[in-house]
Amino acid sequence: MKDVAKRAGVSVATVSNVLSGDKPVRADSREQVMAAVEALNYRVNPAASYLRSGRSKIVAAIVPALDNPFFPTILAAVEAGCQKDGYELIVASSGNQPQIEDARIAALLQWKPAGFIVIPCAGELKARKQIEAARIPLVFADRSPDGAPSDFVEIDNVAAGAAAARHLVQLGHRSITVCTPSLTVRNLQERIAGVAQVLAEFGAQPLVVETGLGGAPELLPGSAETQIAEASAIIALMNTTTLQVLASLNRSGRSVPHDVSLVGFDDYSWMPVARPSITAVRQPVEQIGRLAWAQLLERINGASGAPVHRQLPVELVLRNSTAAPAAGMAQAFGGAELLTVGKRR
Amino acid sequence: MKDVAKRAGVSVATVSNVLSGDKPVRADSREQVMAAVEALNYRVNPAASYLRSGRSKIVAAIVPALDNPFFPTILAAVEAGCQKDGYELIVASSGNQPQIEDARIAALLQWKPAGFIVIPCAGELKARKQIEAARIPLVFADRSPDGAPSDFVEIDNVAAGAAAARHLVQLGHRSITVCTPSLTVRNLQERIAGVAQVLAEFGAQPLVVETGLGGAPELLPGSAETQIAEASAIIALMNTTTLQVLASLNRSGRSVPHDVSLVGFDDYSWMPVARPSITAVRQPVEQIGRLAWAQLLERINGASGAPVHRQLPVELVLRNSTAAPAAGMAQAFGGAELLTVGKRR
DNA sequence: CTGAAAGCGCTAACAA
DNA sequence: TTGTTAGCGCTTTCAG
Repeated sequence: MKDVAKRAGVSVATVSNVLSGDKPVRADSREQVMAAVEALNYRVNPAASYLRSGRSKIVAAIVPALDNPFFPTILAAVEAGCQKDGYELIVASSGNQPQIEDARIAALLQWKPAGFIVIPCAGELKARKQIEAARIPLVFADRSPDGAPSDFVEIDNVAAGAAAARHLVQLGHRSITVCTPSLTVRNLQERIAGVAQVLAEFGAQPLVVETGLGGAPELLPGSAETQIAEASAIIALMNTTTLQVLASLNRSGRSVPHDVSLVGFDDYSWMPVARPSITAVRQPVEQIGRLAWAQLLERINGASGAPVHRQLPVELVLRNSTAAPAAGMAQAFGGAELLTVGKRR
Repeated sequence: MKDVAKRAGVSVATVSNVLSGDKPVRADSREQVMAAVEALNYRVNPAASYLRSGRSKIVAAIVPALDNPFFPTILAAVEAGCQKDGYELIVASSGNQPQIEDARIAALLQWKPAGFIVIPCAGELKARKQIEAARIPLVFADRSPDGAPSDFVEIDNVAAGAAAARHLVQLGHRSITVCTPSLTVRNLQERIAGVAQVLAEFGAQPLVVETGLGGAPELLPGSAETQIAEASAIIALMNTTTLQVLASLNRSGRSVPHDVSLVGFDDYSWMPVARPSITAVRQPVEQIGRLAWAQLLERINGASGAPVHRQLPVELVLRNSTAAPAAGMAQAFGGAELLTVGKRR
């Protein structure tokens, strides 16, 4: 910077002012500086800048996993925002372990990021206090931990669960099995509540099966395997769960939607292509990330005020994995696929 | 740090020595320091540390996209390595645009990361010179740009293409259509070469169709759409391409594997669950990331020597999307699904 | 083995 | 509008 100043015939302070744009600088000084910057191919050292000013142009994000495409898709939108607004994005994965989550946040905190985007892996988030104590803007995406509200972007989980359930109920199902990777995550609890709400109108309640977060679709607890095999209608609460259920159904030789109807969560590009294609609740994943970034940026720029809680609507995409219960007469002839192919899509 | 020093009754230099572990410190001094660190809940400021030492504990990664699960899966392994070895990971996406790629790398360079992991989006990588000029360790993963070799972890692309082709040839196919998202990426070129090699033995050559990197499987150039509809055996060179092809095949009403055989690339969890399940080349994605990190860490720790080029083997996972050509007598009766279900898997 | 002191590159007061 | 200067928190000589 000293070299730039010398070459431009100004002081380092002026160079700084030109580069930061904070203070007014005479047009010709600015030009001199810019020319020198260009000639010397100079770039400010962001670490030194942060050290002095206390403000860094980095944003930290922590997600439960990077090998589940749902989270990186959110990050893709956040990263695009960062790129647009001149921030760098540090990414950490908690691996669905609260301990690691806390440790990672503590480590990220040392960099005093301008903001935090957190997709917590469980209801309790101890490290939250530390982020707040450091007065670093914080936005939760997809899920929020227990405790006082913060800025938070999610979908309307109750409505999402209810939509899936209502669809099945309208087809004639009264007995619904809900498969969830975990019972400790709030958004999943709410989806279950949505299902329960709808079933309650008929004096019924969902059977909830915990299938685990583990990646491999081959491994399911024995009880889950049985319960899935005995279900006549299933709502899978996460993308990975949908796959687990499908694999389990294959193992037990149950046919979709003839023997069992299936509603998936998260609309992935393979779902329309699967046979039968999968009816699913489509989340606006990219939008979650975009809005989370927008909200964080506002806070970084000093917006104060009450926590903002955005709940985005979901769409139920009707495809061919759901049908009336097998007991119904409509099913007596013809495969399920034939039955629905023309009707939907 | 001054506070810690005071509380421990030593100088800041000693605190630094304890914390960095670089220089020997008497055991009791060390204990005093650690106690003070604990009591004050002190953490070193990594930016200040870097500013002084010129060494930062951050690693930068740039990938073509974050909304294609292939790249985040590699990043997941890299992130795990970073976490284990005490580095933070800055992630950037080039969005498959060489211009942005260069700009992002230039920006990341300002942080003087300890190392770079790059998955380039095209053959030319201008910014490579800058990374090398800054003497920052650099490892390419999945693909390498044109030019002098560097540390590089990839699969054996020629063998992968050949394996897919050989499988189809053994089933009796001689006419093979290769669908590739792009022609400018080296690893895809090599896969095509692998296919061509095998076909050459029979005096044939593949028909290569460029389907584009765009996300939406609905949109394909008209010519591609036609060529896919007319194919009898298709090799799709990327995960997204597999989906594009499947969607296109659906539109044209072609049945897999009865009318057309399909070999996919990248073995995703939905492939076994699709109907028919998809025969695919399985890449050791997680291993690519793990080895890339291992290699980078060695360089960060000062390893010198010739560029290391690792080529990992792939597996061809046989499922039900491939069969003998429809002209064959074996196909005369029975649906494709029935025909193969029992044989494979 | 330990301490004193210089200074990494920058920004923010303050003075001009 | 600009320049001078102090110092952000740390690591690294260099003496002791």
